[in-house]
Amino acid sequence: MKISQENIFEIVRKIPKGRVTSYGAIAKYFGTVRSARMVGWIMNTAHGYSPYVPAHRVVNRNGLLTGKAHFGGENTMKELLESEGIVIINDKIVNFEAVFWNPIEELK
DNA sequence: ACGCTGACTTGAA
DNA sequence: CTTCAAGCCAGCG
Repeated sequence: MKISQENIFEIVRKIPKGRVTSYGAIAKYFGTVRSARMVGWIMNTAHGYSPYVPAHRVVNRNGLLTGKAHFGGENTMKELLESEGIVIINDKIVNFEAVFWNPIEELK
C-alpha cells in the first residue's frame, strides 16, 4: 500500500458518520507515520473532488481542528462535525478517544 | 533544478 | 510540564 490521493480519499470516505480519525492514523495505515503531513496536504486537494471526501472528519492527534481554516469559513468544519453529533469546545473535539476511528483496526 | 512551505507526529532535551 | 528538531514529499515561485 502506498500513499496516494485516491487511497487516502478512499479511507476518509469510509469514516463512519459521527466518528473521526487523525492524519497520523491514516499515515500509519500506509506504514509511514512520518508522512502525516502528506495526508493533510492531500486533503487540500480534496476540494471539489467527487464523490465527496469528508475531510472534516480528519483532525490531528489531539482532536484539534487544525484544518478548519481550509474549509472556507471560520466555523465551517466545526459546524459540520457538530451536525454529526460531535461536541466541540474551543476548536477541540470533546471525548476524542470515544469517537476516534482507527483505520488500522477497522479496515484490516 | 532548488529551496521553502505545510490540514502532522514523535522522541529527546 | 514545555520546547525543539527531524522526517515526510508534493506543489509552487
